[in-house]
Amino acid sequence: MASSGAETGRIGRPPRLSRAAIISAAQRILEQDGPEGLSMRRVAKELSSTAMSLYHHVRDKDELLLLLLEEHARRTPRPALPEAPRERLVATACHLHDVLADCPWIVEVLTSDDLTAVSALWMVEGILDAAVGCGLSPEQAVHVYRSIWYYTAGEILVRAGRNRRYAELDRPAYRDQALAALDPADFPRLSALAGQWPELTLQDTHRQDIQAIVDGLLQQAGV
Amino acid sequence: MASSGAETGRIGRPPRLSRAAIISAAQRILEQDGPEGLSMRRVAKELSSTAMSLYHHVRDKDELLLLLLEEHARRTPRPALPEAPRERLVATACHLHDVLADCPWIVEVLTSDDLTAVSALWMVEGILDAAVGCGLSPEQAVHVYRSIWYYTAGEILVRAGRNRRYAELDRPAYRDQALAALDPADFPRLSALAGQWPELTLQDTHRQDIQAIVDGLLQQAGV
DNA sequence: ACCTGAACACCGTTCAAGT
DNA sequence: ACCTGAACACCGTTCAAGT
Repeated sequence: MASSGAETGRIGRPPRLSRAAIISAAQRILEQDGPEGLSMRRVAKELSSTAMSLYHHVRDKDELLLLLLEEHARRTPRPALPEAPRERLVATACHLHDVLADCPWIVEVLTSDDLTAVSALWMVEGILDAAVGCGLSPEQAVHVYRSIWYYTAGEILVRAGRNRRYAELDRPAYRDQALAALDPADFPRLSALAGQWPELTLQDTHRQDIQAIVDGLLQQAGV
Repeated sequence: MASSGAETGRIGRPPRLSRAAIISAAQRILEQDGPEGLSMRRVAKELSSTAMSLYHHVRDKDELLLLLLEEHARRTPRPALPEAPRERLVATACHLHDVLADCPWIVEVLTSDDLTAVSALWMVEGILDAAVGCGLSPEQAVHVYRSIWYYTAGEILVRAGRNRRYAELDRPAYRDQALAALDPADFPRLSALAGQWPELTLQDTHRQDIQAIVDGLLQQAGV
């Protein structure tokens, strides 16, 4: 047969770039330089191309980030989940957390739309279904999902911010200054904890927290 | 007496800019153009000055944002709080949420450090104290505070993102496309809810959610 | 001490032109 | 159809020079 362009029935110059190539270039950059390093210009350079050529394959940077999340979710294996709806609800929510916590670059996408990536939607479906399985109405189930989502997004975003800050060693932390200057008479609890604060805030309690949210909301709903 | 420069015992050119002037210029910009409009260059222009002159009064943009939060928290009146520790815990956490929700520009600060602004720390102290009043150890109290903080930060950040997105009317929402294309056989819950999704996610349930977190965590702690 | 202009090292995106 | 260079309209921040 003829060239690949003819095969697909298209005319004109055959593409040198592709969505797949762009995504894997972006992944390479994320691995090497982290999320701060990811720019359209940088991706183009990685492909020995120009920033503008990318716009023929992705609508904008947001779409590129969404595609990256899509890939990440697709690659992450689905865990075995418990049968009982209440345990399944918590387990799915924890898995959702873990999938996202695994890629700190996701931070920018988290607040844009609530988890649009199609390959991640089975988790949303799973949480809703388990919540209904617990005896909630569909509307109540959405409420539970949304609360879990807010907590999860916050946990990951705040943690990522904390890590970014610790990475910049040169800048003296505002918080340490502020906590040290506090009058123990006005802030007895904070002052007593000042020393342990960093280690206490680094602890990962997301499983317990999600359990607490689920327990609390199910109790409110009276099921 | 002599000039204000001599009065303060300093020498050299008297300052034309000041922290206070910079802060109020920034507030004006936030009111008019929102958080996207706030840049060092824009603040300088508002003061008929150059971006660089600002750096004599604030260390960097982060410090400026912190000063803005400080001001906002100072201006917000402290509410009357219930005596009973459990109710006080929830009420203080809700107030914390409301203070921050009141200024969407805060978003950028939220993830940097956990609420360093001194004039906002009484809320952290209040939450810790109420948690201890419920019978928790100081360490457990920090856990409760941190969980509330994650939820609150997430709620505000995701909401702010949603509003930003709705403001850009021209861009077709990826989510609506994605939800519409779902196979109802694979995603029965999501498909059934697709139509109501926007209105359901706009509901504000933060009071119930915070109550649920508190209830759930206190129950876990066995108090 | 305080302010300035110019420069550095970036962004995402649009547009008209090339092949 | 696909890719390009140049340009637009921005960023935060540093640095050497001015008053």
